[in-house]
Amino acid sequence: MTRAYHHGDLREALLEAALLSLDEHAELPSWRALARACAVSQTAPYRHFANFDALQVAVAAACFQRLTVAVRSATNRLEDPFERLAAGLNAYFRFGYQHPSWYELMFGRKRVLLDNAEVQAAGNEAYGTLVQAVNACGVKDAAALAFSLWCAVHGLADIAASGLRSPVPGTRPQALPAAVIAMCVDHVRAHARPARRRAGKQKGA
Amino acid sequence: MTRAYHHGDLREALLEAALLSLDEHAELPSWRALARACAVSQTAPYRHFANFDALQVAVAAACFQRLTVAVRSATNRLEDPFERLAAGLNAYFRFGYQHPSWYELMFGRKRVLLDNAEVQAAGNEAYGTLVQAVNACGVKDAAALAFSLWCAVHGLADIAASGLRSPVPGTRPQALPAAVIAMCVDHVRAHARPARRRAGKQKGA
DNA sequence: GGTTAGAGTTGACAGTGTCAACACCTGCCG
DNA sequence: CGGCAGGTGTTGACACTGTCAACTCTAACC
Repeated sequence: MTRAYHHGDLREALLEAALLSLDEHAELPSWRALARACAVSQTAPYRHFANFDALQVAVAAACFQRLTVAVRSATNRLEDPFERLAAGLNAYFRFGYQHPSWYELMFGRKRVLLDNAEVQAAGNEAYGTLVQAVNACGVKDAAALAFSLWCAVHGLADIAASGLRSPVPGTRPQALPAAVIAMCVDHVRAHARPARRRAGKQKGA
Repeated sequence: MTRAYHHGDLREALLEAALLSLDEHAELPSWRALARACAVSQTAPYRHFANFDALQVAVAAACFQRLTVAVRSATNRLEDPFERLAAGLNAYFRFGYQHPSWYELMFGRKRVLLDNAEVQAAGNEAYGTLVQAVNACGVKDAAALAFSLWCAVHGLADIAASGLRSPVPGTRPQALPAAVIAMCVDHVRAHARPARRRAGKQKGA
């Protein structure tokens, strides 16, 4: 087996430790703290990542992949396209809500991440699931609609990641995500092609 | 006059330099670089801010105030509530688009900012302008609607702040913000009280 | 069994935020 | 006018960071 020499698999251990620390301490750990967590010396990580930015890139890409998985597994079993859409949006929101620090890393404005092809590819795949879901609802211009929906649900996830305290006293925070998702689905429904308005519900299989 | 002793007004100079550097270098400058930019020694800023976090708080609060001003001045002269709403949302989006680094600071997930009363107050005031605008449209539950709209326009601004490259080839990025804002206004229109559906347009003053 | 190259270590560098101790300068009180 | 007080800015130092060059070790291959 090609397991590494001293540590075992330092590269994977570093990624795992980074994701864990993001969840626990709400921050990307320092290069050295990460090494410490894996019980290696400060510069050992340089054998696996060119620099700190490269680690961030790998972590962000991993997060996008997990987001894609989360959305897909939430929509897998559903047949009605509008239900699928709602479930996907909800899964997206939950991802940001449950892993705020991951989400911040993914959508932060760091050049290193924005310009990186690997992160872009992983991000595009996640975005693709949304476009497909919208498209399945039988609308004219799925791309434009998908973007608007993305804005809404990204805003929701981002705000949720900051701690979903209701900005209006008296409103239960739990009700807010549902309202946003309802807005999204309504918007798509309003743009669904009249000819096959209820395409999904009648299910031709 | 109470102008400061050695520098003139170091506190204001530090804030100004921080805002400028955010726009120019897309990053909050380091504590020391900031001092250098104001031609004082590294620890001089400590006479005006308890620490680096305190500076961030002051900068973020200033940004929220500017956002409020931007939205208000965009809606000031308009009378139709739906037009006002659209104009306000557009101004909000433009703010994020034109000052991505400010926007990132304002809505980053730093505890220091989230927990700070001054920032919260400035943020609530900005949010208040949105709630008012929605309320003026004559809807039943303005608070819930405002939140949904906020999610959409915040997502739009946040995505725009990351550089508005259209995720779908062939779509001009310029068209996207308009689509999101249209979705928002449509949503409010759909929830306007039937009794006075066109309340704004008939203007009773 | 010796060579080689990958994996991990050590020590150092400039840079950071922060602190304690010090120097200065302005404005006030006698 | 002289001296004091305290707000303002400076110096030097601390631990910490990301990064690099030079080193050592160890596992695998001929």
